[in-house]
Amino acid sequence: MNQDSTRRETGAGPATGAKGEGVNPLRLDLQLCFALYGASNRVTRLYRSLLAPLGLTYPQYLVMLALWETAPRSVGELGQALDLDSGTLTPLLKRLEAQRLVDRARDPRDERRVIISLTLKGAALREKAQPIPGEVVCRLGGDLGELGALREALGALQQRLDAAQTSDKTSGS
Amino acid sequence: MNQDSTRRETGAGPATGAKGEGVNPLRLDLQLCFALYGASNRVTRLYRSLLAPLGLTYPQYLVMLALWETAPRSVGELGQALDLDSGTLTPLLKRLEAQRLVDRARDPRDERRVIISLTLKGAALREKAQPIPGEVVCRLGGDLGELGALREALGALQQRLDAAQTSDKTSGS
DNA sequence: GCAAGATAAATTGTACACAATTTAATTGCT
DNA sequence: AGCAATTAAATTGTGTACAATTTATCTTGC
Repeated sequence: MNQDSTRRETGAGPATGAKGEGVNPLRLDLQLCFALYGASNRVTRLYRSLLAPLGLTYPQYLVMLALWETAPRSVGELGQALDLDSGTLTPLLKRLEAQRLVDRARDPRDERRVIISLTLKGAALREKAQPIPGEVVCRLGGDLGELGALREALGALQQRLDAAQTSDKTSGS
Repeated sequence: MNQDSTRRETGAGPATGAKGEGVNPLRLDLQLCFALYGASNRVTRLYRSLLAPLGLTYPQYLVMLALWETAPRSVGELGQALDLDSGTLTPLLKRLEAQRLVDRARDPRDERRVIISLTLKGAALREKAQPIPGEVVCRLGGDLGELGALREALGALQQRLDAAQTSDKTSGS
């Protein structure tokens, strides 16, 4: 009857099998990084509908948040704040400029640098963005303490991820 | 001397200012979702160097992990397992096929479906991937309990994100 | 049996991410 | 001053993500 025995449980026998509950680091990691990946994709998806009325994507919204806190800023400073490089930021900022939300101009003191500043329209958009964070927290539900704890844990993890990355480059064979 | 007073603290005064510690949901959310975004990007970056010897990207590695657990599977089943749609999976799977790690074939029972199966090479790659999760956990350091708790919290958050998303579509004005 | 609707992938178009390279400007060093 | 090394953005090329549409197949109601 089970003609569909073609579908194999491809190995993983000893790892998955008999009460592999305990603490199997191999599977644990998979799940942590995968959970991170999935949660991040979901966040982007959730914001998509909230940000559509503002004409922003989630990364664009993050850039605007950074600028609403401090502007003007150079591309490099923005990149440091958001952990993104110029390859990501340059085209993103050009799209914000095309929407007349920001201005891009060479720093007269150092022509290598490009200074990003808010236009009046960009500064004004802040009002329309105001209700969004509350809306997200509301939709997520749950108590704030839990969300705060999660944020803390993620911050600690980020530091470890950064360390893991640099030790990689430093100790080149 | 401070001629650079051009740089404004763009509003946010009361929010950022005097011991805004308490519990300001607006800023909290920003930081949680942003932390998620940053952590996910960092994970992808960390895996990049680890996976380069295998010729895989992180999403490709996730697909292979799913297949190493259960194969063959349809594109739709993979999408459900990884929370990705055919627009993302189809080109990714074609690249894996080009590397001769998987085979793609129409399901003879239902010609709409495409069945992804592992080639011998694809199944064999599992051995080379074996040490990777341990390496990641090792580099992250910290105790396993902490990482496990974080994974748990992320799982709960994902459910809330899914709920927030569906309630969005359901209750269209 | 067959047309209408439902499903599964593929395709199209837009927007990230990021490594690697290129271009332009500044710093250091002599 | 003059030139090598450094730095800041931009560019190039690859690979996701995902909404919206299209194509092909399947399922139903009649």
